[in-house]
Amino acid sequence: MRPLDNHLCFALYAASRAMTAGYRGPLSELGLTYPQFIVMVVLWQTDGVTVGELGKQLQLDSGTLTPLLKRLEQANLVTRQRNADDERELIVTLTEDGHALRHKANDVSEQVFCRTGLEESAAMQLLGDLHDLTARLRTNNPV
Amino acid sequence: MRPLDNHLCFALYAASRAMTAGYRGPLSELGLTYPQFIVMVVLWQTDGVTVGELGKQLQLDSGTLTPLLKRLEQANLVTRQRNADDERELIVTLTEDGHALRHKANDVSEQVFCRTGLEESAAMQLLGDLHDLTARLRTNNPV
DNA sequence: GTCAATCATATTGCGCACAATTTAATTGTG
DNA sequence: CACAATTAAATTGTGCGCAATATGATTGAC
Repeated sequence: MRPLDNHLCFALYAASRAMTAGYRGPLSELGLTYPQFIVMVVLWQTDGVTVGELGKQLQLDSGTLTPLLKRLEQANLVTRQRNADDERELIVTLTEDGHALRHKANDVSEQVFCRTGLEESAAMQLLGDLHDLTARLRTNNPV
Repeated sequence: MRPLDNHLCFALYAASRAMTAGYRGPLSELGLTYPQFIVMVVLWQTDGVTVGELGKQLQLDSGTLTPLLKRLEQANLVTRQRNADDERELIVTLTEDGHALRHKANDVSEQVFCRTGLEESAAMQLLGDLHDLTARLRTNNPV
């Protein structure tokens, strides 16, 4: 058995948590958790999406998203309404407050990115490697 | 605001969850969750450590470790006993069953690594990059 | 030696993740 | 139209992560 430091899984797990921890302080000033933040990122990119579409992009299921979205609704950042054409679907839409948070959140992203000390090119390389890895793990993992 | 795909934080978050998902099936046959597995990796490496030492290596606090270790104890994989020289400390020690699990777990690691489709050299490169990133995030994150 | 400060772990509470199940709406087939 | 199959979200239950606090043991200053 390899030592802990040689486990790629742990390197990912540790890096992901360290990154989330980096976002925690700045995001708390916006009243957001990290998972709430990435939901907002999707909405800033494509407003008015269904829970299913959010889940597809974030790889999160309704068990995670439903309560999270209810909290965003409570915070008056999104509205949740059924699609009139298909009452099974729930459409999530940004409120005015939700839109307004975009610029502050962008500052947070830049701020945390600076803390990584990465060059833009190194970050892009790492980003690509991680996307490839994620894709391969998903295809090769029997569900 | 960058799209979701340009966020390094999300690439890490997605990759880490995909990796954990890759371990889920094989580990469930050993009766372990992923966090329980990494605790066991530390113990296979250094048996008889305190909760504090585990927490230092894994960057997890007692709020996470205490219940997790109680479950490992329930599963008869570890014992938990106070240090007689300092009753504040709790020493976690592998049981016979805990030791015995090591080989099966090693197979799981190899199996999941194969699914990444990575060359050994590429994996080492990525491992190093992730360690660096984690270190930088930790130093630059005011706690 | 006493007692305040420190330290290690445990507890509590909240918000994810995810599996499994449920509920309700829609679709497809006869 | 009827109704079984499918689909989208919601619900339930378990196990993390982590902040905040509590408990109990040890240390240090006097």
